[in-house]
Amino acid sequence: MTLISIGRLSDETGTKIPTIRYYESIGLLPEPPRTASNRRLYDPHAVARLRFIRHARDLGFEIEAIRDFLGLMDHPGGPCHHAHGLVRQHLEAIDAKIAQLQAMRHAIERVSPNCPYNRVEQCPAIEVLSDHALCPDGCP
Amino acid sequence: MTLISIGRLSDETGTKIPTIRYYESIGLLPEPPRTASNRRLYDPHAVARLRFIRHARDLGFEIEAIRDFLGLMDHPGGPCHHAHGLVRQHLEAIDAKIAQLQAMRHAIERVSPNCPYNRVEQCPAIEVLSDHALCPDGCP
DNA sequence: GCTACAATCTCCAGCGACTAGAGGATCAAG
DNA sequence: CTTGATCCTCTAGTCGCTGGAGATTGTAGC
Ligand SMILES: [Zn+2]
Ligand SMILES: [Zn+2]
Ligand SMILES: [Zn+2]
Ligand SMILES: [Zn+2]
Repeated sequence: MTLISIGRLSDETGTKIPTIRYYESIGLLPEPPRTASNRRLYDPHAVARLRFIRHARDLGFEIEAIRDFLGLMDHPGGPCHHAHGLVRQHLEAIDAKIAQLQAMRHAIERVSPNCPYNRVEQCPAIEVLSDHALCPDGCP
Repeated sequence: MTLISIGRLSDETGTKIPTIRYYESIGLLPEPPRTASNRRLYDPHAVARLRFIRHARDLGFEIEAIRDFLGLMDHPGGPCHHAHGLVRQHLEAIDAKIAQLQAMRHAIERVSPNCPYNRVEQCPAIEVLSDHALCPDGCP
């Protein structure tokens, strides 16, 4: 029964106020009741929902995936294999991104750290950026 | 002396035409000369410049960093330590991102792959997203 | 020359996921 | 009663493109 203001919700979940209103505008958070003077009032259920959203976002899930999760959670008795699918998909996306970053790392690392010229002309750091042929295998 | 059209430039660099015009609009590519009927004409210098931009973007450099690189390259006789600084900075950013993704990976991996309930209620995949306390150390 | 059709032009709008600001109303404390 | 914090709505900006509308121009076949 303890209803809180948007500022309080912001503090409790570490979510900026405009972001909360944004989530409401895209339908991730339901429109909350208002005071007589039109201010939003949130109940503990909304707090939990927003905490879920923020944590999933922090873990890199996209809004649409979160929308799916929330849809599932609205039917607690239903099956959960779709949730597992979403998680697995996301893990695969993360792995792909890590692999790509590591390939980029290797390509850039190739930039000779000891540059013998100290001039833009012939600087290996710039050359390796200019010429894809100098890149190692994994370069995107 | 071989001047090419924007479509040709697009093909040779693997850059979409709107992207080329976009780069021009933000000043990454200079305004090229035009035909009598107002079509852009590019020389080999522009091709090289665009190739550089694309490769650096593929390696994850931001537009502003690329703008810096290009500024340096316009003075080939100048010193290059700023270029090395940009590269080092970018490497550090990549490392940070990799570390964060791996932390996320671990947090999500914690999601028990064998779910004994098969119902949204009590599904560990959803629980671990709901409750940050279930996360391992590195979770963002 | 005429007719297709491809390529190009400019301008504008949209993506994802917020973030920031203007300008106004309302609340709580002194 | 006044001050300052909080809230409201609405609009526009971020980044790096991407796509479309509608107009014009270039090219090829007949
Ligand atoms: Zn150097
Ligand atoms: Zn490369
Ligand atoms: Zn499950
Ligand atoms: Zn966590």
